[in-house]
Amino acid sequence: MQQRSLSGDDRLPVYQRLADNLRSDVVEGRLRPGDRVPSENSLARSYGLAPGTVRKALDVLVSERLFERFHGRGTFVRAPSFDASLFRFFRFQSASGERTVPESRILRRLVEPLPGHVARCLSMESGEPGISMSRLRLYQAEPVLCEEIWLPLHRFEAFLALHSDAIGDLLYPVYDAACGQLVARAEEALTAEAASSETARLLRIEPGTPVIVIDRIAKGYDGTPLEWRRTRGRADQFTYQTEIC
Amino acid sequence: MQQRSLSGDDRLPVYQRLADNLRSDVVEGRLRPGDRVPSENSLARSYGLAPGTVRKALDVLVSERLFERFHGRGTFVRAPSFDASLFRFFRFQSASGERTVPESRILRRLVEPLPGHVARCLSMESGEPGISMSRLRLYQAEPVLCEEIWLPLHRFEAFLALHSDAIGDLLYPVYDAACGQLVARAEEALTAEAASSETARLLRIEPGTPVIVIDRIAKGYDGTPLEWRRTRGRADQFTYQTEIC
DNA sequence: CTTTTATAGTTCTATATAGAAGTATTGTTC
DNA sequence: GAACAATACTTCTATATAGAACTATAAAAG
Repeated sequence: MQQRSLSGDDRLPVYQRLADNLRSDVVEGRLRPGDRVPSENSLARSYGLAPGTVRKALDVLVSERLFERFHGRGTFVRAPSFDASLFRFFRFQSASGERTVPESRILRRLVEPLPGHVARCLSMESGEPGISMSRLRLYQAEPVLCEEIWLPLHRFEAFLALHSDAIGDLLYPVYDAACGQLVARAEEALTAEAASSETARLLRIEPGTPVIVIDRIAKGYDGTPLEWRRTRGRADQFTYQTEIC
Repeated sequence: MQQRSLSGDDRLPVYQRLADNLRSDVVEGRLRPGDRVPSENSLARSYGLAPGTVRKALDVLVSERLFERFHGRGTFVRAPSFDASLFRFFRFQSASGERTVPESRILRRLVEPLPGHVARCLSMESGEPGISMSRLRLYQAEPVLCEEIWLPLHRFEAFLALHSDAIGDLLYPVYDAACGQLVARAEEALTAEAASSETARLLRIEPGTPVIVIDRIAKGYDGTPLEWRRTRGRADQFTYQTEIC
């Protein structure tokens, strides 16, 4: 067990500096989702700190939802899991009521210059090359969501080469496996609009019907924007629930 | 300083039981929003506990957003403040850009039997008497939101007697002052629909235009549903932003 | 009266220690 | 091999203590 020292501004509290150190272990890939974090006692020994101080640092990271603790088992880097989150808010009630796995179908995948509003969200310049995709998501063979997706080409070249069959219903695991791009969190903005003729055709509804529009920017652990995505679905099947106080 | 003992299931950890005790102090009105909570040291003395244990109990309540701590000043019962929350999500950009206080105008206030779907949300029976209100919210003299509001009559009789001038732009402070009803938190459900002719007239938009619909059930500290509210606003001025991970 | 200083209160940080409670593995017994 | 027991590890709870950092009030100085 090697003696380690804390980096960072030494005017900050020790537990904060330790939390920062462990956070950068994740950001810089020394700790990956699913990995086990060294135990509280071993961290205390290797940094020369009291166990209570180490525990407080872990408290910070647990409350950030970066780590996850299990009594008696250990502390682990949490794997973010929000790809299915949309389906929590759109209720696709089947007649029988059983739940089936939502299917994804990529309609289009090609290289195009990034439009201005997408480029801005991805911290890139308008016109730089990007991967443009259209995707349809189906629930029990019914189209329920349609998506436009943009990726920065320079990070996702390997994604272009993939055969369609190699791309499953969830994209983020593919981003990781094929391109080494880990999505850590995302910012979403929700609004509604009248369905365009294009959207109406895809979702099989009347043009002008209200649709929910969700813009998402997915980011890596270091905050780099990785993917821009716009999802549209029928408003009459959507409710977003939240508690405020 | 009197010696107090913890109530509740003694198989639970001490800090949890203390947190439960303090929480019921709020629920049962012995501590009100804005009140100062006894200091950590005095709680430790009066319950005969170690300071660290007391602090851990307060940590629980702070993370529940029930308490608020201020370094050097004390710990206080947090006053929930979500009445202005809607205006964070609807952007009413003025030409000049300055912010003015949104105005409220009550169009209608009378006693009516509760409709079924409202009664269910208020834990009451369909047909029981309620106070029904229509309210219009204006931003710089422009109508931007329209609301239907239902209150259980038996809790809000004093509200009926109020003169219109005595009701300000925010309702919850009035509920507290006139009826002794404290709103602690609320559940909201968001969706979108096409504007009805009635809604269109109030918001001065075309019928069929997408509008955002937000249903809110406001609850007291003990969980009793106090108010049902449905708010509608133009979808093209609405964005709800959130971070997921 | 205004400014400065002291003081007493508050939360916050950090240490040290001990044992309870839960989990997984290893060894033992049948 | 299957069931049980011992073990070594993990997080979790609780205590005790000391001082830092911050805030508000009271006292003193100008």
